[in-house]
Amino acid sequence: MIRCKSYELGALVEKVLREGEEDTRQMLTPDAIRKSYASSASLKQSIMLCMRDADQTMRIVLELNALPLALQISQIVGTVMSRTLRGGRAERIEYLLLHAFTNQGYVVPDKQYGKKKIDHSEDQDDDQQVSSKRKKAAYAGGLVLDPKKGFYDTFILLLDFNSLYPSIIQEYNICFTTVNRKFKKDGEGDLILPDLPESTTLPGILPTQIKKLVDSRRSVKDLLKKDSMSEAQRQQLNIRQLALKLTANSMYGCLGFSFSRFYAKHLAAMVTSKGREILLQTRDLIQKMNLDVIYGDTDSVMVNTNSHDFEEVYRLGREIKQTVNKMYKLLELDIDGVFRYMLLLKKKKYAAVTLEKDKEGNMIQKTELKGLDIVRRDWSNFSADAGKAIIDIIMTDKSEDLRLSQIQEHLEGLRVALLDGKIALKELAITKSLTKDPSDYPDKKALPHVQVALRLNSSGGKKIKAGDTVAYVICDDGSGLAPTQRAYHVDEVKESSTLKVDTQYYLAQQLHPVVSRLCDPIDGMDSARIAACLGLDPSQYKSRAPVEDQGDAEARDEDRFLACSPLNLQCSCGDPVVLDSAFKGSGKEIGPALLVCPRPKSCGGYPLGGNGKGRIMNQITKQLREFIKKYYAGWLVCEDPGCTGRTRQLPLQFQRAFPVCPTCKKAIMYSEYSDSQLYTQIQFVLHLVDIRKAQMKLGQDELTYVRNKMSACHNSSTAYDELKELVEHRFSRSNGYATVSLDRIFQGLYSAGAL
DNA sequence: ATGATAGGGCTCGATA
DNA sequence: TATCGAGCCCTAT
Repeated sequence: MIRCKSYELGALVEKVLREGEEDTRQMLTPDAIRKSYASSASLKQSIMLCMRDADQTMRIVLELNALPLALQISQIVGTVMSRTLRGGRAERIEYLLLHAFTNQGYVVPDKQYGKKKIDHSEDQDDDQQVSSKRKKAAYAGGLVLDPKKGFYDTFILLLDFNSLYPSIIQEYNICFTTVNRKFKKDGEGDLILPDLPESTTLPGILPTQIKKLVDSRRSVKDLLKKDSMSEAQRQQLNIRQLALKLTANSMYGCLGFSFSRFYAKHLAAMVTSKGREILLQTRDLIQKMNLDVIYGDTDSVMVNTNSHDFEEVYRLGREIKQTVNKMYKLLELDIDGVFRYMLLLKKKKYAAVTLEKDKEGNMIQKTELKGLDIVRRDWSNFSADAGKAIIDIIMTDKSEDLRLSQIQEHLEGLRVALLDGKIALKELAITKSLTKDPSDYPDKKALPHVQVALRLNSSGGKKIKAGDTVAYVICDDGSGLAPTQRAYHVDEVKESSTLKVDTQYYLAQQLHPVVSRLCDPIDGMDSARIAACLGLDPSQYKSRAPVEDQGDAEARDEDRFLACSPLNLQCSCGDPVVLDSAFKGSGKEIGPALLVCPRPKSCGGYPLGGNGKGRIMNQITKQLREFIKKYYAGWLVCEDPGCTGRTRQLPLQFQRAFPVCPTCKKAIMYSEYSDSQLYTQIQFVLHLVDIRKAQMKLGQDELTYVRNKMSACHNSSTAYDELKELVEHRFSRSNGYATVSLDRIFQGLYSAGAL
């Protein structure tokens, strides 16, 4: 119901009831209770504390409206309130579906009790890993577009789909009753999704239930718009509308939940796959309007409008909205906001200043922070506040120089404050939660929060367990150990006279990385300069992290791919096509190779023409498999060109890490088709189909011709994107396998003395 | 016990 | 000594 740094009662009281306790909350520890029996005064004190806790607990529950919400949810899904409060979300959806299916006369799946692993022979799940590590994802989820990183001071438009996943389930009628449950894997073990139901199929149970929830919510919201209502009624309805939304939104998650009674991986995978498709399609549509999509995550896109006119930006937004929404019956893209400034750092990491008009027409600015270190509780408040201040300096129209000097000044100020001991201990605390009981961690030594928890459990009265949070400070304890070995609980530091805050750590490990990530796109504020402001040795930070220098990578492509094989494809007329570059033709005739007829005398078609997408995908898949197969055939050839030695049997004689040729018995042998050859080959194929990347190397005129060709061919950019996705997917696999190359095996055997 | 996956960033130890 | 993967935590959607 709420998000907190810590869920101890004291923290909740502060956060929910807003009753500050000047951070000296008296705690009722087991130890204290025992001792308090010594006198009536202290016993009374314990009783008062106990009553205080009970009272606060109840007031928090009241303040959060937890009970009315649980009541509404129970009514909606048809279960009892005690279960709603106690059980998880999966159980609520389970009851909703049980009611829906039995009403229609269906037989529902049996409930599985106990944790006994049921035999999944017919369910094609991979083995549920017993090991403690986090489960690997069972199917692909939402798509995150590559961000165009940087600082933007032009208006950015944020659009997103209203409750995407529930809408997809309705739009495509995805249900247990409408989609074939049998699904296969291809040769590589990837899921092949079953087909979508025909458009004539009657709506299934799942879409119908979601529609009911969405419709009820709409009518509740309509009711809320009317004025004739008491505050109490209004609140009641608001809670009901929230419960309806929560229920609709959690249906997708329960489809993918492996212990759910209604587990349906194929449906969950289908929903996310449609989601990815929709996001790509939306991006393409907007790009075709000649607009710049700078980022997008799962159900949203951000567009750089290059404008400073609020009304114009909204007009543009409505235009985009209209264009996109034409594509769907139900799905709805909406304007979610306008950014005045934006600092886009990474996927899921950005800061923005939003611009909004209030009822009186005044512009209101708000800062929004997503994913940055600043919003995470595993960074100290000290670094978070520093980061916030830096963002406030960056996100303005100040001149570059002013920005730089203000940042510098601020950092120097922080450094002085820290060294002078002006920063409160609380500000330096790093908070982490325990996912296991502290003693259950395999390598406790490496994890500071675990060490602190263990020490407190063994000495102090506390019993820290799984789910609890630990706040610690890195101290200088004179031990000279690694910083992770010098973590102490805030209370330990307070009581000790020898423990001192490790200011170097806070400068170098807490301030520097946070600030330098934020300043990355700002010219003139590099890592070394920030280090200098903080009094650290700038030379340590000189070399910036290997920046992906696109220019360089592109320039090398040509030579790199010299030895690669082209792809053999078929045109829509059936003629063979040799694909060896991303574009065909020159000047006015230039176009994406798959959109141009290869023959001097045009056959009138082109490779991706007609239903070419499927054919091309198959052909590419087939050839990629050939390359991979060639690699795994594992032929060894003799290094000496004069010798005919060629074998698949690993010779037993070695010279250093290489086998000696059994034919000439002199030269060594190497792989006929090495892992790096395979790697380059697949990169080449990727290069052929990654039309967006290829376009970046074109001149302005050529780019225009290519763009025209693409928009003339229906759906061609989507087709290209799918091809790219296909190859990338294959790429990541073969790359993973190739990690264990034959050469490495030789070397391993050799160094183990086996040869 | 029991909503999902995607992604960044830190630490440590194994490996080249 | 640099690089990579595993484990951990927390966040975005």
